[in-house]
Amino acid sequence: MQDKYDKSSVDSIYKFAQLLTGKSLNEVVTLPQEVQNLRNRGELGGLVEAHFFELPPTTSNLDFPLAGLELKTTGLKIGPKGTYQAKERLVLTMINFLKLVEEDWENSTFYNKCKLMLILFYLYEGGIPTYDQRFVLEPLLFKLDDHDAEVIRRDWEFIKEKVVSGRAHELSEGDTFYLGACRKGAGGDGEKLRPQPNSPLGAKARAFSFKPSYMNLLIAGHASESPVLDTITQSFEEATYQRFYPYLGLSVEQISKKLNYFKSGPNHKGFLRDIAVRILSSGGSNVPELDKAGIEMKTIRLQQNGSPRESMSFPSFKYLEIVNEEWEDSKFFEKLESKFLFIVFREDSSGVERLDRAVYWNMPFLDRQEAQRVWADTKRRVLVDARDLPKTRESSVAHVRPKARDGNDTLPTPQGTFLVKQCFWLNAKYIKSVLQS
DNA sequence: GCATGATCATGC
DNA sequence: GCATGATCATGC
Repeated sequence: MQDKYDKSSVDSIYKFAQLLTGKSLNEVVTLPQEVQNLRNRGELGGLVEAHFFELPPTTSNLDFPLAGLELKTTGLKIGPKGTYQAKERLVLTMINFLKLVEEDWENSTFYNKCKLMLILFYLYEGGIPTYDQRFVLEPLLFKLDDHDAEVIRRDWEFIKEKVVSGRAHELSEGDTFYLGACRKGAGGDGEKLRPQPNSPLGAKARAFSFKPSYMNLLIAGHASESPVLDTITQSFEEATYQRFYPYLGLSVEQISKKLNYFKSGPNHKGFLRDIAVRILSSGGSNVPELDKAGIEMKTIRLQQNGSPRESMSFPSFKYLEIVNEEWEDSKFFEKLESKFLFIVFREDSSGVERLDRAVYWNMPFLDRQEAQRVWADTKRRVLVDARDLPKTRESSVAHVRPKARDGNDTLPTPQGTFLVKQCFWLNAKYIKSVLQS
């Protein structure tokens, strides 16, 4: 009995847990009759603890106190792309609002419970008993400090601060990125609310949990090694979001440090774009996968009021060429037909710029028609006077404005003069409306 | 705060 | 050397 594995050794526990891989609990151990009579009742996690690891029933302490290890069992499902996904969030530990506000990260209930976990993944199948569900992946030894501890800690601090400010009843899973404060408990009218500090209002019971999206990240990383955009097993969107996810909410400075890539100087205008490129791939000036797919990546910097700092520029046009071009042969047309990947940075209330989101976007047809109108107007006016082209106020979507290396970077006009190069821009206000819808 | 004009760093 | 994406700078 005692020599099956060593309860004080993480390594021994891990190796023992591997015996489950590819099998169901029922195939590995002989379950007592009363468990089999339970049919599909009974939590698989509890059954594994009791009948595989043969642990005594635990309270709130660790499952393997001598090894400092917590055991978690969680379900997988098959996603639309045929890959494993989390069946649900992984609930970690209840939140005691009164205690939380007294804690620091290092000595917190959460950190000490979750800093080292052995996670077992089984494939959930409806209609069969839990003990017949198969463990389809190797066990995952999860070390918090190696796994996104920065983000998780920040989430934890955010939740704590909300409770400190007497707003435990306002907690929401959307507050945070990886670690959520999920609802836990009966719900309904009869639910007993929990006391919180700094407010007379009771708050619904909540638990710390890894959100499903974070579980999917863990699973994807664990199930297969996917260094670059894995477009075979994931959609483009999924692959992109997965790449950006670890950086969401971080300040530009934090991301810069994390990537070990720094602004070359005060005039490094492409810095945020270069950062985004490095998040998506590991080097170079562009992302081959995006180029291949014809995806136009653009960085957008939002101010505190939600307005972009700048309009969005496109390649410059030649005065002598545009006058002979058709809309559908123009570069601007081609650009506006493509799919965009917006990398959005946003200034928070303290003036710190943070990565806000990465979103795909296509320009709606009506807006492309308006852009076409601006383009056609430009073509017409270049012939009349290339110095007088459509301005911001003339369209809700686009305008024309200089874009050159300096004042000497000019091109000939139909008037026989030389004029600084110009290009089409999407209005900052238009971009704002796009991001708000 | 915004429109407009004027560059700047990068990578090929 | 140049195209490109992005930002800086100025004036109202």
